[in-house]
Amino acid sequence: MVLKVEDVASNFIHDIIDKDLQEGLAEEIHTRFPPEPNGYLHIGSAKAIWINYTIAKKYGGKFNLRYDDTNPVKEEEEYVISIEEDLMWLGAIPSGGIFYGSDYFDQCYEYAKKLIIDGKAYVCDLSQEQMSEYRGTLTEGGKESPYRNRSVRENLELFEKMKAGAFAEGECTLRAKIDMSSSNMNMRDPVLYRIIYASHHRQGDKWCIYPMYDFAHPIQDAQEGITHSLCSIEFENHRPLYDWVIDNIGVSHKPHQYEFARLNMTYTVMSKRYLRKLVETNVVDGWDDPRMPTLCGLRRKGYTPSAIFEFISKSGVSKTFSIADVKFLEHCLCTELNETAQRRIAVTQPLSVIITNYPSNEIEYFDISNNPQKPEQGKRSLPFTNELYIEQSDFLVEPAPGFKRLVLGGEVRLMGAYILKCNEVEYDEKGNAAKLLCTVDLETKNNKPADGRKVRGTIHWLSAGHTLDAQFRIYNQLFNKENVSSLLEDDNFEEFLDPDSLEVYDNCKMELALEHAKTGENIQFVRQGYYVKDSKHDGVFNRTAPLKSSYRPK
RNA sequence: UGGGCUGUAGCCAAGCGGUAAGGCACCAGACUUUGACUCUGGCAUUCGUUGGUUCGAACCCAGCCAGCCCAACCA
Repeated sequence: MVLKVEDVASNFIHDIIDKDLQEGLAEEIHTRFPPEPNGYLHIGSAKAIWINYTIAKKYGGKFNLRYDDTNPVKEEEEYVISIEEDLMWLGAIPSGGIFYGSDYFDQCYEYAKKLIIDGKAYVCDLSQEQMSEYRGTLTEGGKESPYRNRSVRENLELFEKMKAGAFAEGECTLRAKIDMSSSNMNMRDPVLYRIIYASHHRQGDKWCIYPMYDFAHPIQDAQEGITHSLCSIEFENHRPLYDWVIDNIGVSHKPHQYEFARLNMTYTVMSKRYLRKLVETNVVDGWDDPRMPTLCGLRRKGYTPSAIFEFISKSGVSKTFSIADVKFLEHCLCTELNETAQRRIAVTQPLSVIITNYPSNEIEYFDISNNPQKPEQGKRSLPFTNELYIEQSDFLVEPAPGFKRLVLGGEVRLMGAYILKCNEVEYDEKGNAAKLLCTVDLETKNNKPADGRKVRGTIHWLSAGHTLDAQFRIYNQLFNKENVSSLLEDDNFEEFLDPDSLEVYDNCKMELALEHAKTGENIQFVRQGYYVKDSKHDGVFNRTAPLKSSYRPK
């Protein structure tokens, strides 16, 4: 079980439910996650999933997955499949079942007819432009449609014809008769049904009229016995319409809508529309690019469901607009992986070391802990020879103040092995250190020096003859602007794209044990970060997160 | 400019009339064969603001200010 419901802190929605339970307004709690299959799920979706799932779990109720598929031109089967995959990966099993909003099209249609009969809905012939004019503005009420007072009989006939395909797209709509002077734009005779000649991914060509979200959603909730219909805050203005539909279609079970603030993260775009654009313009490698905030992207990057939920849980649920720090997500991940990830050694940018006082034909093995804090995770043996690789960044000819690693004439601990001293440097034609000639203090094999001298640095190493080649991919934020969610209206968020969001290192060396690395298995490359084997390309390892470092070179 | 919602530290966020939880970040130290982890200490005399009510206000009232959402036949 990935979700630890016991640990879930209460929030304002829990308070509402407690009260409803106490006052007998609800008996069994029933929630739902209603994604539109028009894109891949992202970490913001995970927040909605988490809220709904944990509520059902906490109150012993049920949790539905329901595809909100009322607009055939935007929705695709591919997304339906991915949504279920992601939900299963998260471990948020829909205990109440999996449903499709489109399965209620017949009921929606019947309810629409009931509204017409009750004189609460009418067929309107206004064009889109006209309707917009008639709607009025934020500060002025609208005008009533000239078609508002058609007879029930005429409306019924017209609606029937709409359904039968007698009209072209846009020729007419079915509208609720509410209040054109309402200060809430949503109540100014909202459209209930529109004509769309498009095949539906489940209904095929059965329909050419499709219900709008505002009409379909409360019906779906009522059908499924949802008690608390939770959505994000931009739907707050829609609640009066939600209630209007519930009150006027005549259902005994009356679900209620509550709103919470959606998840925003620093340096991250969350809108599906923009994520799709990133995919379509090839800024990223697909929906599952590890830089994407999509669940499949996070998965490919090495994130775990538990870390994602930990982050969401600890971030809290409120109605306040907020932007969570991606660093906090990373912190939740690292806290978990520090416990679970086995340690391995890899050298990202190799620098050759020849140990001049170690026999060239000798090989010995050092047992290295798989996790020093978790001895139960065991050890593995690493071969040691006179030719090693160390990290280029672990050697400096002209060390900055505070540099604790290897310098010419200095000593450093080879992790789990000897103390190494650098005696001579060979340079390449560009003047960079290419090879170090070193000696090893054979007395310090896993021991402190007998003379008590202090060697402060510890570096990782690999025997040059015993490595695997790999490519490391290091992912940084896609955007270099902290608050990208605020400029969603500009179409040109491209100018904030960080050109260095992907760093590729070829020629990386890893210890032999990585031959058996599995996709999804988190490992820590010691002193560097957490990595996973890429699920798409062989020999590629993705950095999930770097290790923190208090070293600040001047 | 109409309506709705929101304002507690750099970032999240508890708090629900009795005197500002917690986490992240940050700073200072300890420990360290991962500059990781861990540990210790520091970090809001004040809750957007101004008044009012009260023995007592972040909590109640009024005004003001700021931010977000709404004028798709999208969700």
